[in-house]
Amino acid sequence: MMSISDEIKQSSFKNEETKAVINLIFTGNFIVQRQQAFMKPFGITMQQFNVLRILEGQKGQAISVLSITERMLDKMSNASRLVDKLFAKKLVSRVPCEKDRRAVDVYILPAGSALINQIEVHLDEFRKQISQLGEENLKQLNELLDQFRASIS
Amino acid sequence: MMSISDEIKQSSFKNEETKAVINLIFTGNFIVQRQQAFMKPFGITMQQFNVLRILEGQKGQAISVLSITERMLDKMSNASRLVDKLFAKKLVSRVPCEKDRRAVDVYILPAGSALINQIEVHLDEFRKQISQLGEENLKQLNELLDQFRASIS
DNA sequence: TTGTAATTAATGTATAAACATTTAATTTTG
DNA sequence: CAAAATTAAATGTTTATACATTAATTACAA
Repeated sequence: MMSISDEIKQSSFKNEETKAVINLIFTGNFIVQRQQAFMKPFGITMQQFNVLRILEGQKGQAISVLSITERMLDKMSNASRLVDKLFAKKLVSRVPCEKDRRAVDVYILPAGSALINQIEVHLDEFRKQISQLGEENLKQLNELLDQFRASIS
Repeated sequence: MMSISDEIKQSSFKNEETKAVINLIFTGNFIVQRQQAFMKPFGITMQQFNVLRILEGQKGQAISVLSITERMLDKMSNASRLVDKLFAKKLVSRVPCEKDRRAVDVYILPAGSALINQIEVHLDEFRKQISQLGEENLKQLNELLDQFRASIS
């Protein structure tokens, strides 16, 4: 198995914390790259997919651009422009909110739902490969990640 | 504690694999953002810092741009341009390799070593916060991350 | 040897990210 | 109520990323 040491050709780490930090960044990049490559044939990026996923999760209900931002993995990216891209692809619709005219209600269109469902099928396969890690290990991993973030913030 | 569910306001996940994937990306972003912010006052980016760290690890020995790429966390970013930035800041020197004139030998300059050591001191503090997770947990986390990547590739 | 392939680094280019700023609307406060 | 502060979304701008392409050199094979 390729340990993080092999992956970046670094024989040793100062301590276990440093190793964990680097390992987390590396593994995060690893997944993002795999998923990016995976998404490409479908003509959307991971970020756009995530916005679509959030909208799909609303089950028809509208959601503002701000709320999308709050639910995004990467808070720094510009939800407004991502919605713009999806709008250009006719995957979502955008309607000014009546209650608060500063806000914009975003809905997923049938074409968007269709695309996301199509992608999800394949994505599940991709993720099943990961199942080899085993349910118990995955639970442990999730717990450690949550703890990890808690220990910093 | 903020679990991944709270962080991205998603009440449930389809399965533990999906949760792990999202949790890993989120935690990776989390660390990168913290470290970016941390680096800012020193006038270099994380990517540039990583290249410097690789050069410092060479202990005076030269290393080619290609070798730098191999050791980088994010293989996709352009080592050539990163070295360029560090060169402009007079932190590294660049000499055409004599044995292979396609290659370029990159060395770290004293100013570069000084900067990286200055940063490392502070970075250690940042990482000590993580120690709260505990040595055993960190080891377990590192092992799970290595296994995780292995299960995909 | 001599042409072909492969390798190394640099550069070109289109898109995206990371901010800051702006505009419009709403809320709060004096 | 009016002015100031806050909020939501869009836009501007600079830098970085993700690739593809190029240019120079080296390795290899007929």
